[in-house]
Amino acid sequence: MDGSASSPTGQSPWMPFESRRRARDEKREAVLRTAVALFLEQGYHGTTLNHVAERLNITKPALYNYFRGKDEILYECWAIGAERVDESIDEIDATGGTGIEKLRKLIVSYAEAMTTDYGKSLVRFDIRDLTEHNRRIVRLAKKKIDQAFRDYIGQGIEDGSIRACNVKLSAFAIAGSLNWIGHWHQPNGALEAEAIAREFAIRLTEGLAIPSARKSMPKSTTKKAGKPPVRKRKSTGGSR
Amino acid sequence: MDGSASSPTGQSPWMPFESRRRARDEKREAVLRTAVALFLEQGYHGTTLNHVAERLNITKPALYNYFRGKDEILYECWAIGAERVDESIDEIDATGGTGIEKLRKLIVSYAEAMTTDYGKSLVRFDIRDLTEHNRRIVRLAKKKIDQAFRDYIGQGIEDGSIRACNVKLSAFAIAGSLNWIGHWHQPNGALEAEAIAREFAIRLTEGLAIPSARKSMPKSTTKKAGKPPVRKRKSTGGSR
DNA sequence: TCCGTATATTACCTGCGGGTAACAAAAAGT
DNA sequence: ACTTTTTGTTACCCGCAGGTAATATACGGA
Repeated sequence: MDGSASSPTGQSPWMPFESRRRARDEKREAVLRTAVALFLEQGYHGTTLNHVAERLNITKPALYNYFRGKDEILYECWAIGAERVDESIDEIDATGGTGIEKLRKLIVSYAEAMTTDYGKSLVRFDIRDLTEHNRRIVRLAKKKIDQAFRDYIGQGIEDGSIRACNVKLSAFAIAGSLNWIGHWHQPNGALEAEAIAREFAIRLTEGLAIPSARKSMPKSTTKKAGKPPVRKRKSTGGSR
Repeated sequence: MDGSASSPTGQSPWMPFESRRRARDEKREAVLRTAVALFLEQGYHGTTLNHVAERLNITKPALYNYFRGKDEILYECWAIGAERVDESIDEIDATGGTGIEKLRKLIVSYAEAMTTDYGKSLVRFDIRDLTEHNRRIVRLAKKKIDQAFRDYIGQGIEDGSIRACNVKLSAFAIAGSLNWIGHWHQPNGALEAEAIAREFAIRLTEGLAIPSARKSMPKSTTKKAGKPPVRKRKSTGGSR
């Protein structure tokens, strides 16, 4: 319990009472980082804006310089997570490969996302706390992700890398396992993010895969997803 | 949109303004049924006690004849769901069978539970909305369920019905798929509860099972879980 | 040095919703 | 029929948290 003590509170760009000059975007992001962490810790409704502000060494009304309201903060947290997954999907779509290869790549990406704060917000936040407008965006994005799972499975069935199955239910089963990670994973836990992702990519597909008669599984599937130049987020498009 | 109309509002024992005489327990249950439905529809924080009362043709303070507060209602909803799963586990433990057989039974029971309102409350309600005391109970019960999954998998590995694997992660993967049902399932959807359960029992274990060399899968696994005499709930043990 | 803009602060408003007090009307007992 | 208990109702309280208004301070440029 410090509050007014001089401890450098983690990653806040607001130094207790002095040099404040950092760029606006950095502060925005700092707010989101703090907010998402608190929302996950204490729940959206258990977190007050005062609480968020306090952790940043500022006061509540200051937050309104960067966001229009609490629900917008929630939405933006969610959007960051969604965008990352979206990028993964785009990458996978861009590169070729059989259905099951793509599926495995998506599983790895998604699992890793679920071990990050923003990723967790995808599955732990309640869509009903958003504006109707943002709610629609969220639903759309979720549908797209779900569709990716189904597409890859369907494609795998066509190209012979996945055996016939109920595509919809299989997608649900896989997505469910992955989403659940966002509920049980804790940063300091025994399981490393990458290890989880690797294990799940195997476990969740071993029932679906058709042994390719040649080699059991291409090792290249697990290759580190080389991040491209860290594309900038498109500035708050349609939030409210 | 009716409010004062004469439509028999679902299952409320309180007729709009007349004959009220039913037994106390029935009313308690009616409150819980309504509450759990509303909590799932609109979220716990999006549901007010007035809203609950309104659906039952009564007023808010009347609810306090049956419950000490909103969080107790939440807890009791949760408890009903938990108790059902608990009973399933006890039944499975009582009957014999190999590890994988038990695991499949648990998957079927749990999946079916996830298609009911009370079952959904197990995974859709936020534990942080409870009293510290009830929170402890919930955590304990969840641990027991998780342990059942792990036990059956471990047992299966020992008796040779399941191949070696990471028990903890496998249990998480399976539980995750099942829990997810509680998020996407809707009563009027295309998927029938039993069909979902059957499909998941196969899909989630086909990667783990060791083909028994003889027959691919015992058909008896899917047998209808004959419900015993509908045991009475032990009256509100330690709620607050 | 002075002004304008950005960004923070203090003080306040307000509505919502959980919870309670006081009272009324049935049910049940005798 | 009278009283007691149970189970409703109406009317109210009040605390919290989101949001706003008015104001002060820092910064950047002429």
